[in-house]
Amino acid sequence: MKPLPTIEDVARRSGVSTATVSRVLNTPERVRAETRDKVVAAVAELGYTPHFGGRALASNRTNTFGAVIPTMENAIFARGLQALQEALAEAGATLLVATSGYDPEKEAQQVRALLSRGVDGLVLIGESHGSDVYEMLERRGMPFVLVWTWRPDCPYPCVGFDNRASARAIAEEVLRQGHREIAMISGISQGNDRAEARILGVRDALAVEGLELRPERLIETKYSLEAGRKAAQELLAETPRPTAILCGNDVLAAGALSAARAAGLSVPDDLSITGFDNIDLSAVVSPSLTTVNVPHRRMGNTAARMLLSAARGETADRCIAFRTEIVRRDSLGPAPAN
Amino acid sequence: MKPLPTIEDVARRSGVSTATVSRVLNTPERVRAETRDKVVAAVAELGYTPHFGGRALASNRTNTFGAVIPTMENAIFARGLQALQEALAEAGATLLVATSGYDPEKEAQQVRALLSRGVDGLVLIGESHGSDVYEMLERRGMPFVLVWTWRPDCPYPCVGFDNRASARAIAEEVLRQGHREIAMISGISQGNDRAEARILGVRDALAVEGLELRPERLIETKYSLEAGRKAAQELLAETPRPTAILCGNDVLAAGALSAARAAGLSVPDDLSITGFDNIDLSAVVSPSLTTVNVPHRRMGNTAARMLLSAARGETADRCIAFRTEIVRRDSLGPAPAN
DNA sequence: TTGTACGCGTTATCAG
DNA sequence: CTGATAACGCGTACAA
Repeated sequence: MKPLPTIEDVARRSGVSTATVSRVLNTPERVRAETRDKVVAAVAELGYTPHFGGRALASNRTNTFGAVIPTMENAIFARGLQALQEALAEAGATLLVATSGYDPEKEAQQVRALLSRGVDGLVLIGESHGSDVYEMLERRGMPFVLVWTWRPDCPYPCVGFDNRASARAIAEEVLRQGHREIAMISGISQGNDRAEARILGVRDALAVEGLELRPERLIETKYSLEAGRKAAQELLAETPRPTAILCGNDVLAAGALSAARAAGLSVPDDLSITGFDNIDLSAVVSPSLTTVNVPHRRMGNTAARMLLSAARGETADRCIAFRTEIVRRDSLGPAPAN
Repeated sequence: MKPLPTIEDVARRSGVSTATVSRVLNTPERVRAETRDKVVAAVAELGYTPHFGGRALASNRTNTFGAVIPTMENAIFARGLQALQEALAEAGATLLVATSGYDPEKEAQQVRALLSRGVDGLVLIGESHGSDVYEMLERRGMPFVLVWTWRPDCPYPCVGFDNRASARAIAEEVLRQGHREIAMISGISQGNDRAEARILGVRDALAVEGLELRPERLIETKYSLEAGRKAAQELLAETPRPTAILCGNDVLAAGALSAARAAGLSVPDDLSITGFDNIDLSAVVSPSLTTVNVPHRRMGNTAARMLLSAARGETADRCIAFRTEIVRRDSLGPAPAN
């Protein structure tokens, strides 16, 4: 394990002081061009890279941001995260991604880990987090932004969309098609405000028609294709059979689609299915999914901007809402005559 | 931005020296239980977390490992990465994930960034990396392991499977079904040894039958559903039309499936399609994909083990190959009688 | 078992 | 524009 070259090695080799090397690296404009060139050359020759720990210690900044997401195993957060990462990279910053597995305790642990790594700011998914998490963040004035969520009066900086209103919108669309026997497959709502809001949105829409989402018509399950398939299987076994299944996300909807196929039902003739999130998958399954498009990349970009400016000390604790829209494809049709 | 509590704060509050606090944190067994309790209490009360930079600086270890993957935007690496992360977490270590976007230059950059962060080891995908990357790693004796790849005589520690042999196996299966008009949709092989090996494997199988993969029958494209769809569309426009399309991964295959549907072709009656990787998606598209199962999670776990032991100084520079198997589902059928 | 004191690599302050 | 030098927070010989 050879020792890495240090700033001192560079200084020696270029015949200047370590202070000057540091300046060349951080504020090149404050160094005479001639000196700068010598240093740059030495850096290149030695393959020198500043030691991250040393830098963090001395400057108390890391130019690093953290994100804690529930899981990498489904594609839901991938696009937004990628955008976040790209936007940060463009500003020369790095993104550290950690996962919580939808477990609040593990999330707190990951937040703590990121803080001890000296991140300059944090992205969290959604609004429901342990009070210890909020406490940690506020106690030390750590910039953070909640993404994937937005609601009127959200007390924290957030960038997202109104999950409840969006779910309501797609439910209304389903009702407009004449469906009255409606079921829903949702993610586990406990500790997941997005899932919860989507359920509430569906209930809102049903209530207007004097309908309700009966307990046996609502299955909460983990977000996976297989779970979606199983849940739909259960729902389809009941009588009367639902004519439409609203899903809390596209992954669940794709699973439901496969259950419908297995049950010999035609979608959308016998059964309508809707998704949520508009991930790539939703366009390519058969039939293609009617779903809610959410602005993945814009959320990521905006979160990056907010974080960067907050880290610079510019206080811009705003909440930003993006609009969603319904993507009409083939999995939603009129309720069967019957 | 409140200052974080330091080890000194903890020491003061518990009436011991900083050295003792450090010992409580790192080698608790060397501290009297009574003293230990006082310190632990103080740590809890202050919400103290060791400063990462300081620790890295003093100990020259970070208990952190890095992985550079091409992209998070498709699900291919998600499962393996998750397993890697979990296995490392179990050992108290952290995983840093960076993406290269299939760009060698960006990859080198990310490796450099991870090194300067003081990672104790590195995971890279595949075998083809810039010589600068290998040089950096070897110059400083940094433990690393290549995953997702394996071949006889691989000169570096790796854990994966034989992409070429696996591709050959599924191609043989296709030939066994009587197909002779065979096309392939591959990822970009330039700088991607897995993609390249899979092409070679297919060629191997065809050669045995005296067939070859003609240039117009091989499309290399980026890994996305949309790209797969487009490529298949092109291939299907030619005459004679291929009766089987082998895809370099499941995402491409799912895209191809959707193109076939759009063209009014029945799979597998008119056209057979095969995938590679056996990601969740492959079981849920319609028809379900015949594909090659690769041991995502076992690769992740094993890579973690190798890295951890290498970081402990135990030199175990071995290559490990897992077996793959063909998953027979519905997208592959006999060649049409014609 | 515990405390003292030094060094890790970098940045920032202050002179020059 | 540049150089000395004092932090920064922690681990660890060494001494007690």
